[in-house]
Amino acid sequence: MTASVTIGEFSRLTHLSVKTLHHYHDIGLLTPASIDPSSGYRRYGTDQVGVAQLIRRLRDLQMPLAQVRSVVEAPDVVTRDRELRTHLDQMERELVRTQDVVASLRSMLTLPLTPLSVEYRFIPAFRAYCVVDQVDRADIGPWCGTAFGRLNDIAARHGITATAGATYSDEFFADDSGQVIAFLPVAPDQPAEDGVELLDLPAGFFAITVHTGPFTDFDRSYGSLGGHVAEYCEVAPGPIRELYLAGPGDVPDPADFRTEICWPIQRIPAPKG
Amino acid sequence: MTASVTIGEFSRLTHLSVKTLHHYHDIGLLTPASIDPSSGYRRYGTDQVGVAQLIRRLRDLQMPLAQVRSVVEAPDVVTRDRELRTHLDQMERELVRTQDVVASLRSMLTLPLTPLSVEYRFIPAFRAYCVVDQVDRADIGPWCGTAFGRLNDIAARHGITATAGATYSDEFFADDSGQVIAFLPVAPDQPAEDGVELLDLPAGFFAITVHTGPFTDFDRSYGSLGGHVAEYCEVAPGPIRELYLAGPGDVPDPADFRTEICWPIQRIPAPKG
DNA sequence: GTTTGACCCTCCCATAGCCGGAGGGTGCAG
DNA sequence: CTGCACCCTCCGGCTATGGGAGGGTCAAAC
Repeated sequence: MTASVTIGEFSRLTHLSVKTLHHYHDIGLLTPASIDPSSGYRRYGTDQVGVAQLIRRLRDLQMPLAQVRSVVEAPDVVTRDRELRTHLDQMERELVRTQDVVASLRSMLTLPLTPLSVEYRFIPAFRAYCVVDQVDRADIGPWCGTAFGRLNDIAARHGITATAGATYSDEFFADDSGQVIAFLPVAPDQPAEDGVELLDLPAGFFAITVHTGPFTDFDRSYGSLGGHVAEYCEVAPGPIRELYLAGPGDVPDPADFRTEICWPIQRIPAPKG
Repeated sequence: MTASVTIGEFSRLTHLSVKTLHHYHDIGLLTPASIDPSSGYRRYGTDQVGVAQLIRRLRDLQMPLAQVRSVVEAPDVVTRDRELRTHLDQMERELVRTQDVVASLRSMLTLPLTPLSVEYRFIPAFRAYCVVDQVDRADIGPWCGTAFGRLNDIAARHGITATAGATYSDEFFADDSGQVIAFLPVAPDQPAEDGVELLDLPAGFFAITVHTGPFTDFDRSYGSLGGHVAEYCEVAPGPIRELYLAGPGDVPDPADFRTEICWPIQRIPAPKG
C-alpha cells in the first residue's frame, strides 16, 4: 500500500508542471493512481514518482512523447532497456551530427570565404557499376559507407582506377529522401558483378565546382554553386552529381577531402560582357 | 544587377520548401527581392541564396527563428559573427549537457539501482558566507563554478574546513529558474567579506540521502528521495539543500563525487510497522 | 487562339508539447 | 461565513512548419 498525493504535491516531487501532468493524463502516458469521482481530483501514487522522473529525463533530451511512451510502456525491463538503448544510440548519432554542423559553421567564421570558381563541362554518357537506393538524408553517411565499400572492393579486384561518384535526385534534397546512385565508371564491355547494377549514366552539360573540406560544409558550396548557376546558366532537370576526387579512402584528414559538385545545366552559357 | 528567380527555383536552390519560404516572408525573415503587383508572384534574387542557406543551416541546428533572425539581421559582419559565435557556444554547452544526460541514462541501464538509504536529521541554524542569485537551470554549471570558486578562495584564506553546500528554491526546479544560494558555513562571529553575503540559514528537519556519482544523475536520487519523502514524511516548505561532501575540488573522477541531498520535512516520522 | 499543365497565390486546418488564463468547484482554517 | 489555496475543464496561443482547398497565371503546344 503506497501513499497517494495530490497533483500539486506530485508536481513538486517530480518537477513536472501541473499542466504537463494534465497533458500526460490526457494522452494516457501517465495516468493518476485514482480520480475522485465527485470532484475529479487526481491522486498520484508515490510509486509513480520513478516513472515520472524517467519521463522527465527523456523529455529533457527532447525525446518525442511517442518514443517516451514506447520506453515507459515496455512490458518488461529487458524490452524497456532495449528500447531505451536504441533511442540513446539514435540521439548520440544526432548529437555527433549537430556537433559537426556547429564546427563547420564555426570554421566558416574563421575561414574567409574563398571565391567560387566554376567550370563548365560536357560529360559524355558512360557506363558504371552502380548501387541504387532510396535513401533518407539522415542515413546518407552509413549508406555511402556500404555502397562505396562494395564499389571499392570491386575496383580493387578489377584494377579500376576511375574516380567514383554519386548522383542525388532532387527529391533527396527537397523531401529529405530520394534516389541516390553511387557509381564507379567502367569500360563499356565490363562484365556484370553481384550486388551492383551496370548502368549507363546520361551525358549532359554541368556547372562544376570543387569543394575542399569535410562533407559537413557541403551546403555552403552547394549554395554558392546554386547561386552561380541561377545567375548565369539555365538549370537542366536531373540529379546533381558528386565526384569524389579525394575522399575518406584516399586522405586521412576530412579537411583535405576534394569533391567535384556537378550541377546539370542546359548549355554552356555565353560569357557576359 | 543580379538575376531573379521564382519561388520554386529558389526553393530548389536553397532546399527550403515553398511553404517555408512563404512563412519566412510572412514573418519578415527573408523577404523576396520583388513581388509582382498584379499576380502577387514572389521573385528572389540569386544573391539571397547565401542568406537562405545560412538560415537553413541554423534551422538544421534547431536554432529558433528568433535567434536566426538576430544572426541574419545583424547590421554588419562583425556583429553577425559575434551573434553567431554566441549562439554556437550556447549550443555546444547544450550539446555537452545532453551528452552527459545520455551517458547517465545509459549508465542507469548497466548499473543496478542501489537501494535508497534515507536518514533523518535536525539541522540547527548556522551562519554562512553565501553567494545568492537568480539562476537559470541551464546556467547552473558555470554559476556553481564561479560561486564555489569564490567561496573556496575565502575558505583557503580563512582556513575554513567546513563542507560547502547550496540551497535550491522550488522555482528553480519548477520554472527552470529560481533562487540558488551557494553557502560555506562559518562561525557566528566571522567577519564580512567582499563579494559574498553573510547569512543565517534556518534550522529544520531534513530527510537526507547521499548521492554518489556525477551531478548528471542527480535527478535519479532526487526522484527516489522525493518518493520516499512523499511516502513516509510530511513535506515542509523551503528550498532543498545539497552538501558537497566530495566534489570537483576534492576528487578527480565524477563517479566518486558524494553529495548529501537534504529534503525539508516537518518532523521526523514515526517508524512504520 | 485556346487549351493543357505546371506553377503560383491566399486561406484555413493540423501537428507536438506544452503555457496561460477564464470561469467555476472543493476543502480546510480562522 | 469568509477567505484562500488548491483543483477542475475548456479555450486559445505559441513555434515551425505541412497539407490541402479553391482559384489565378504563365508558358508552350496544338
